[in-house]
Amino acid sequence: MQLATWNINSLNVRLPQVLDWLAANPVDVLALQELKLTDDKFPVQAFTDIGYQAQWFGQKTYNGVALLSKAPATDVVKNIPGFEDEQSRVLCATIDGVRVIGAYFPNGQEPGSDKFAYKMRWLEALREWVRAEMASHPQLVLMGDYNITFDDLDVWDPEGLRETIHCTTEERTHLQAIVGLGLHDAVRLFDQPEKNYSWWDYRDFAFRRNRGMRIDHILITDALKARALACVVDKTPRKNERPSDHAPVVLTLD
DNA sequence: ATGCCTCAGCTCCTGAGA
Repeated sequence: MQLATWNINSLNVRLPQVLDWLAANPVDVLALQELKLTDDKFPVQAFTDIGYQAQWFGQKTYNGVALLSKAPATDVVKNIPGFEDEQSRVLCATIDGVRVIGAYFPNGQEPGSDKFAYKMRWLEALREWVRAEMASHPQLVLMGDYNITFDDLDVWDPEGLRETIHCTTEERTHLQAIVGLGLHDAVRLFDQPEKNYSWWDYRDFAFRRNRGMRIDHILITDALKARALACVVDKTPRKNERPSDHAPVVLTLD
């Protein structure tokens, strides 16, 4: 079984690339973030045509998440139960016996801003909900665009970017608290290339210079760690014409 | 360097992303 996450920065623009990528990488589950379209505009037929079922939770202009899967998705949850939120950021379902949570974590913009405070509230609510989900679903994966780096290894310029957004102690403490529920950073379970990032700024030839950050993550429970065979960042789509600024991350289970 | 791209939209600029 393979599961993947990819922030595609507009499904309208990137649909052909998603279809191409699925043709080359026929994963069992693909979580998408930043659809940037309303539910009525979701191209369900395009996915049905290539053998994928879809769950989606869109929003005008910003955010929006989807779960594509070969097998049916059941017990679907949208956003964090009990957490009032105008923004479409979370989609959860059970697929092939695995509880899958796809999430687009808030960006946070800048420490001290209202958006940063929202990010902190959102992280706390997510953690408590994931704790409850883990209690009833030993096989659980939490994957998506976290908008947080774990540590300096995830950052191309750790000194220059110290305590800036995605790299603050406060964000990393929240991320560690989520890990502390009993989850594992799947990428770090396996040998990786040096400077292994999942996002590169569109500006200043950042991808070519590999000036990036690893902010897209797949966290898995003990039961899934026992099944994990590989976890890689696929930089191939970042080389496309008009790419997303993010690359997919792919987890292989037995 | 409040810069550099890219995308959506009350679209020929602005807000937001990261």
